[in-house]
Amino acid sequence: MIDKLEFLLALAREKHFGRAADACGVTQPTLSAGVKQIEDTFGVLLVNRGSRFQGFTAEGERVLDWARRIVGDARAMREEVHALRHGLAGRLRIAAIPTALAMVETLTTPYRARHPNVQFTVYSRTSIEILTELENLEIDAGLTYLDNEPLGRVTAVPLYTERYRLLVAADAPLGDRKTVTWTEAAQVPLCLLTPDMQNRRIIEQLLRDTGVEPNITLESDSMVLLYSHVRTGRWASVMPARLAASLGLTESNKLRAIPIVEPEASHTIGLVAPAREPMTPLTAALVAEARRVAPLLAD
Amino acid sequence: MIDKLEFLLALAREKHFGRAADACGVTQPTLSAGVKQIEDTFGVLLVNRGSRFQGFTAEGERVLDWARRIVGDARAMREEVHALRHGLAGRLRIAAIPTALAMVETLTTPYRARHPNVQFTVYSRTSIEILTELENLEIDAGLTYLDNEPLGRVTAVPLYTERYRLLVAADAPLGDRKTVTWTEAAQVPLCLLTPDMQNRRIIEQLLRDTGVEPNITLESDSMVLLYSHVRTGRWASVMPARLAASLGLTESNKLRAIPIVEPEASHTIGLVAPAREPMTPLTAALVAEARRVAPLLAD
DNA sequence: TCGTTCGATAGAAGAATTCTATCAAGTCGG
DNA sequence: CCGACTTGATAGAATTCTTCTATCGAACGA
Repeated sequence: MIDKLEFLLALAREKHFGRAADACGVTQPTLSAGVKQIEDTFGVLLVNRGSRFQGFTAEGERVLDWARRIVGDARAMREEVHALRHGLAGRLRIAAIPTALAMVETLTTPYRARHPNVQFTVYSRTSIEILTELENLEIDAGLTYLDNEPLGRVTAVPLYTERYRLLVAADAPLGDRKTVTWTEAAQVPLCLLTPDMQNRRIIEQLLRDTGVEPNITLESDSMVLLYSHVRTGRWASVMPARLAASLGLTESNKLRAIPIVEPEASHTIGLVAPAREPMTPLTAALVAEARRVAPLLAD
Repeated sequence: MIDKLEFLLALAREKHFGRAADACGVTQPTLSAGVKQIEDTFGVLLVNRGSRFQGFTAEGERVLDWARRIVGDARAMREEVHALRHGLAGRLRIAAIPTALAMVETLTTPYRARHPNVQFTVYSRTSIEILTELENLEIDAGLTYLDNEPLGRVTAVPLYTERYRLLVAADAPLGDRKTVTWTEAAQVPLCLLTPDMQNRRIIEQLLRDTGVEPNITLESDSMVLLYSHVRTGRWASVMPARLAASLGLTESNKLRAIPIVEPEASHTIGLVAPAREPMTPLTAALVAEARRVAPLLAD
């Protein structure tokens, strides 16, 4: 029964019978039969089909909700029993928004010191993807904004405050300043993340609030690409203070990270995990680690 | 998988492989194999056996906890999908302490008016049994004391306050009084519930607090037996005011229900349901009904 | 209209579950 | 200490479920 519910979850994720079957490691007829069997036992159609997948029925959405819960609990049960025997072990799947990727280390390093048998998979994701993948049990926890856009049903642990810096070459315009205003920043050609990222939406809003149309010359969903441009000293960017610091971008003295004021905007970044209680032991340990680390990151 | 977890729950309930198998509608070897299979997939022994059932291991207790949750959710899922198609239907299993049995009607009558396809099974149980059976998914809700002994993880809806009356023949000693004290009540021969009932423990404590050794001449776990004795007019009892009223015990003028004072003790009775969120639709509707009815019962 | 994609269906092979029958160990009364 | 009884494990056969491969038919697009 539980494996059939996993079929449903895969189908919701992939929106395609064939791919969902692949994801579950079975053939397409097997997955079709599994879904059909759930429908038969409930006596209700769960999936709208018309020669192709057309979404779930109202009943299907409800079943999906329960399926997420039940499958999640079943996994948590396995994990907990395993932990009782062999200590914490397994793989923790974490997703972080690009600007928080460099901060994942502050959690994983002490976690691994405490639980050496745990392995990590870290994904770079938008804040919206983090929330849906959390819902769909595709990740165990996320690092994202806590205070900007609505979160939904999650456990949140605030970790640190994101403040913004203009990253610019020392010999470029504005490069010699102690602080710059958002109005000034809006007039420099910038390279930023793409608009599907919340960080971009936040920064763009702050720039627009000045009344000046910002000049966003280059955008990318990859931090590495932005770094490589900024490091040439010929591009400017806006990025969180902590990120610039933890990547050592300003150590060469070629680049400067100048506080942007008027207003001195800030947003809270934190760990999010499913609101389900109890959590899986691996996730619970990560939340505990976050609570432990948070005071050390406060400014 | 889920049906195997049901085997575990049955085993926890029956503490006997054969009886558990019966309860699940399978043969004993099938149940044994099912339990063994869970143990194999987890690689852990869950049940201590030595030619007979000897309880669960530590890991077994944890699995049991998850199993209750998962099986409960699976049932709730079925119920909810069914309700979406055919409206609320099914059987609601309610347990009540004996002194609250007569009040069950205040919930079931309006419930049935709203949802005519729901059927009821009502059990008479001690408050402790109510809590464990709630845990084990053997009942959906209970009516019991909320404020006397600890409850555990449940949703509680206060319904009414239980106050105590001396039920006595009008021409017997004390029969002509407006009120009596607990000290006086302790000196009359009483028939009460057996000591495994919380009501008995409450009343006995109140009687003992007077310093006089109470005279409990007859005890039974059956309210009907107590009624039949009290109705002869030759036995006295202590019972909740509301119970005496709703059974019409004093309508014949032969019996009187005299408030017992010094102190004027009271305890809260309410509906308890599993704390799980979301609840099954049938249970959720009962809780809603309780919240609706509670103000009408307040005094 | 033709090729492609998508999901359903048929039928066979394989795996699992469940049953009956029996066994071995422990328990209890005499 | 013996024999009957209880309890749970085991063996083996029958059955049911599951999963696979192969194929079909409908819808869609060029």
